[in-house]
Amino acid sequence: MIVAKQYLETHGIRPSQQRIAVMHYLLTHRTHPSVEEIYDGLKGEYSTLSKTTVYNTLKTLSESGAVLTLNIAGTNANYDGYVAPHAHFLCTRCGKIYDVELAHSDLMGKNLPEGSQINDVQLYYKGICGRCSSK
Amino acid sequence: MIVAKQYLETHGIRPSQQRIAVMHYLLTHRTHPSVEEIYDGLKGEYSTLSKTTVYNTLKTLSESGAVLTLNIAGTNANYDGYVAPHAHFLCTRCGKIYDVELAHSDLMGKNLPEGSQINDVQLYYKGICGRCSSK
DNA sequence: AAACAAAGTTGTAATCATTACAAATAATGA
DNA sequence: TCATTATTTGTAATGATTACAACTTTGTTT
Repeated sequence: MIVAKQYLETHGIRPSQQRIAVMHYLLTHRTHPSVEEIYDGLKGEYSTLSKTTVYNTLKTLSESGAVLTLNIAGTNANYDGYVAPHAHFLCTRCGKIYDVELAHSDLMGKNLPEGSQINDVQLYYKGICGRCSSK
Repeated sequence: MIVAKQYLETHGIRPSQQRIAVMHYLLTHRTHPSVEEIYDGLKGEYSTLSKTTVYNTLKTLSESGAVLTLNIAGTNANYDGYVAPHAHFLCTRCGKIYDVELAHSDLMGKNLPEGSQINDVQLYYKGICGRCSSK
């Protein structure tokens, strides 16, 4: 929790109870959870927590670069507290999202539109994971 | 239209009027339109067209690999009739989606999960395009 | 510490994209 | 033609996300 708090401060986000809780959840659950999963995971401990707060918090965190918003699933967003450059693999059978490490510069130096400024890069793979295909 | 029809047949999709119309729309509008835009663009010519049909058709086309489904925008899906490997750039100010050409093999040979099988790769860039940032 | 202002949280009610479904229509094959 | 199957259509649900206004907490000024 102390780590989460410092993490927020580093990113210039005021560390409220709820924000610390959400950030801590993401730092300790490397499963790319949805809003629903984060909310369900925290509501036991923080009985007054509102789902709207989880939405608000994740928006704040994402805009400050403290977390990543993944739109890999199509139906809903997933969140990642690990923000170093890496790709993601979605198993379309079990729904799990795996991290995929990248060689440095893998996402750089493309033919981007003239004069554009890049704020975010996402590389998504979709398919069937080993566990699922061996069943 | 004849091209769209052949295109569908190549992909093993029965070429109904509606499917030809949607495919043709995508082949002649390289703007990565949403369902809404495709529907609005076609309903004049095909007065009985239903939005559900556009959804159904795009699902069919996407599953056969005849079109690409882009989840870059987060709020809604966008569709691309150009299916050769390439990346996309979303300007978060004007909402336009640009094609970004890739060097061959840019998306290959990563540290994917053991034994996994990849069906789809999407590389998304987000930022401000040149036109918008020069205003 | 009291009073005030600003920021954050909460619950409820909208909104919007997408899917479910069942009836109607069109295409296909015997 | 008749029967079977695929496709289309409109409407009604679903589900994720946002809008909003009341409430609470935090921070600041005196």
